[in-house]
Order: sequence, then C-alpha cells, then structure tokens
Amino acid sequence: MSTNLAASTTPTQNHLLAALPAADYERLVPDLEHVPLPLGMAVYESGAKLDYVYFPTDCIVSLLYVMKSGASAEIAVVGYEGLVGVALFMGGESTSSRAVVQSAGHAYRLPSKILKREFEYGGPLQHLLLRYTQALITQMAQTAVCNRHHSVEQQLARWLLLSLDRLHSSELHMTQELIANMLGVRREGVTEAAGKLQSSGVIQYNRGHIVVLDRPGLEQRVCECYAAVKHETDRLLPATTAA
Amino acid sequence: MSTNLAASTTPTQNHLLAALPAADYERLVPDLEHVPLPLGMAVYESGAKLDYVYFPTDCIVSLLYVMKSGASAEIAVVGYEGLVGVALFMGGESTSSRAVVQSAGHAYRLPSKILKREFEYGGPLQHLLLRYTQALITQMAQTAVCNRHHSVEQQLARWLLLSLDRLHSSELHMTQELIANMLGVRREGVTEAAGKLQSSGVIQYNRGHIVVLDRPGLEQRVCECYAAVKHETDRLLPATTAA
DNA sequence: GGGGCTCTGTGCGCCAGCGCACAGAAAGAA
DNA sequence: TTCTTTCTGTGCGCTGGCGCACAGAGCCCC
Repeated sequence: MSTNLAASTTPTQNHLLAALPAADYERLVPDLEHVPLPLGMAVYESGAKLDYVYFPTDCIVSLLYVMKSGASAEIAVVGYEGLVGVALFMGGESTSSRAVVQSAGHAYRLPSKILKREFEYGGPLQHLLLRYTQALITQMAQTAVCNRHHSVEQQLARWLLLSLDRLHSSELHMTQELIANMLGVRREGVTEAAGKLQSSGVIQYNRGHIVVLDRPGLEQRVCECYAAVKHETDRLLPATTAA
Repeated sequence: MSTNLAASTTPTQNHLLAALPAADYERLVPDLEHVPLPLGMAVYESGAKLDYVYFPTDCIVSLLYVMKSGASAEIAVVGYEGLVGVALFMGGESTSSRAVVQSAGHAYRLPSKILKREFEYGGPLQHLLLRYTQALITQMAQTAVCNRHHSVEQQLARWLLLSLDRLHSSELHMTQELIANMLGVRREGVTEAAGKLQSSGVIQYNRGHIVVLDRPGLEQRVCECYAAVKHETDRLLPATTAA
C-alpha cells in the first residue's frame, strides 16, 4: 500500500511475502531476485529438479499437465497470492506437471536451498506456505470436478475470473488457442463459448486481446467452482483477495 | 510381515505409521485407537472441523466432492499407504470435500491435537506427512486430467487398479451405482464399460461383487494416469507399494 | 502496399456420454 | 413361499464436444 516509487518492485507485491512477519521477511529479502517472466516461459518442466521457487507479483503461471498424446490440461493457476514450486518444501523436489507463464510479468525468485532452510525453521513462514498449499489443493480438486461436470462456457468463465483476479486490470492477452490448451478443449469450442460471452456483452475480444466489460455478468455465468475456490482461498489466506 | 496373531491389528499395517522412526512411533501409539470403518461412513463432512485423522489399514476411503446439484466426483482415494485428514496439518482444519468409506475395514485414528503437536516438532514425521500430501496432490492432478481426456472404460480401469492396490485381494465389493458416483458418470456408463471388461475376461462381477481375473489385462486397458500416479507415489513414499 | 503469418469464424459428420424408462434377475425379508 | 428391494441390462433420442477442413480477417514485416 505504500505509494513511493519503489513500490513498483517491492517483494511485498506478492501476498505471501507481504504476509510474513518482519523478521522472516528480512531474512529472505537478501536472496530474493526480481526476474521478468515472459509469456510462454516454462518456469519448470515436468519432473525437473527445482532450483528456485517463484513468488509472482504481476504475472500468472499455469500449472499444467501434458499427456503423452500432447493433450494438456491446466491443474491450477498461480498469481501474486502464491508461489510456484510447492513441491520443494513438500519434499518431492519435483512434480509431474509443468509450470508455464500464462500472462507475462515479474516474480521474485528464491534459491531452493534458502526456502528449504527457512521452511525447516517452522513457524509463520512454514504455516503460511502450507496454508497456501492447501488452497492450491482446493483449486486442483475443484478443477477435477469442473472438468467432469461443466460446460466449456462455464469453464471459460471460471478461467477468465481466476485470471482476472490475479491481474490488476480487466484485460488479458491470450489467444483462444492458448485458452483451449489450458482448459484441455478444442480451440473451436473456446471460439464458440467466447462468441456467446461477447454477444451477451460480457466480454469483448480481438486477436488475443480480451477485455472483460461486465464482471458481474461473468460471475453469473460461471459454475459454482469459481466461488468455491475463492471462498476457500480467502478463508485460508485472509490477507489475499485473489480467488 | 510378522506372522504372529497381533499382526492383524498392529498400527504398522498402515505404511505411514510403519515408516516412522521408532521414537516417533512410540510417542503416537498410546493415542492411536483402532476403529472399524463401515461402508459408506462419512469420515468427515465437507467443511467440518476434523477431530481425528485416520490411518487406514485395510479399508479404502474416497475423497469426493459433492456439488450443489448432487453430482459428485472422486478427487482421490486413500488406503493403507496414507492418511485421511491432511487439511489438519496443512493448517486449514477443514476441506471442502467429503471423505467416505468406499471399502469397509479398519483404521487407526489419532486425535487432531496430538497430530498437530507431533507435526509441529518437525523432523521425520512432518517430512513423511508432507511427502504423502504431495503424492495426494499428484493423484488429484491426475484425476483432473483423466476426467478431461479419458473414456469411462479407461477411468473404470484406473479406478479398479487404484482400489486393488489398496486391498489385499483381487475382489472388491462395490455396486456399479457407487462406482458411477465416484467417477462422476452415469451408472449405465459403468454397466457398459464393466460389461466390456467382463466379456474380455479381465474382470468378473455380480451384484456388487467384482473379481479381477486378469490384472495385466486391466493394466493394458488403463490410461497413462494410473502409471503416472503409481510412479510418483512410489518415488515419494519408497516403502509403499500402493499406487 | 503486397505477401505471409496468425488468429478467429463456420460448417460439416461423428460419437461418447447423458437422461429417461423399463425389464429381468438376484438377494433378502416376511 | 411370496413379496419387496436392490442391482444390472438394454433401448431409445438428444446434445455437447471432437476432428477436420477451409475461409476470411487483422497484423507484421519486408
């Protein structure tokens, strides 16, 4: 909330870092490195060892699973409310999913070794990271349910809202092709669903540029999955307002 | 592997408990209570506070999410390789999913307070629980993907294999109606898929009684999701052989 | 300003899975 | 035994999403 110039690049733009007690925060700061995350960058690959964890500030990272056939599906999405790389402190060192930058921006990255050391101390940092992990679990569970029961249009609405909550504007840059990849559906299916939303005046888009005109309208069309995730995330991470 | 009589009710039948160092194990034992888990019992309800965590020995517990419409979907399954109630030490105290006994049997339950206390000590117990949680996360992620991309028959095969791995026999008691609930599909869809498996000689069933005759045959029909989960689980929990 | 590339729209045929309705068959209760 | 309940099989018509193919339309770059 500070308004000085440095605010544009302070680690506290990430809500997890911001929620840390001063002492813990100060211990991390020297090792935090501000890095740009360009669109499409693989923050980590399936099965690869994690050298860093990333605390996004103004970007969105998708956790997605790619099958042998090439088909893919998004498992969860991470923004300023969280971090990429929970597998590190969970003890696995790697996961079977990929992490891909869905919306370009920046993150603070921290060497794995440092995070593990801090996590082992226990205390507020550990608690915070674990609570975040549970929020992530909730999101994954809800994704599974949504994949099973809801229409492409509902899922698109959910996806848009989840993305919107993690950006600081109502616009996003994303082609229908990419959205289809995230949702694990056909591009044509996204075209159709987006067309409906557009003709209802809820969104407006053009060649990879989507503007949400009517958020309440979007919230009206979304399935219960969005609210469920948002509610649970707010409960687990009180300081955060992202879904 | 011991063959004395007491073996039929030792906490070490649960692989997490078995994997604890003697000191940690001994500290837990006095508070472990052996309880029967009858079919259909709700080990915990959505959003409810957890009073106990359960370490299954010979039962299977499904984590499933029930939607407002009544439609449901299984998120993950827990057997002797794990525990029910990870939300407790993750800090959330509750989850939005239900836990239902899918195959009757027994579990050792531990008061939440005790588990939290032990978890806070850090060390092997904490590490073990977190690694298990990551395995659970993997299973949930894979469920999401499988729901998106695979046929009912493939999913049935996956479900049967996951269940089989958690039982000590090749038979399971489960009506097609219940399986349909777990998978979040129609009962008729399960009838059809099961019919195919039966006419191929892979399984044989009769009014809620399923016998797997040809496990390799089942593994041949399953999608990659089963192997992915099994592989990752084995990696994270070396002592365990359940998927 | 023209050519190539990317993104979006549309129109097929196809099929898996859904919802519904009902019938037979096995198990259990009276 | 007979009656009731539960479980499984089957047959519809319907629809949402898939795969494919191609056309227009904006954008960028030379």
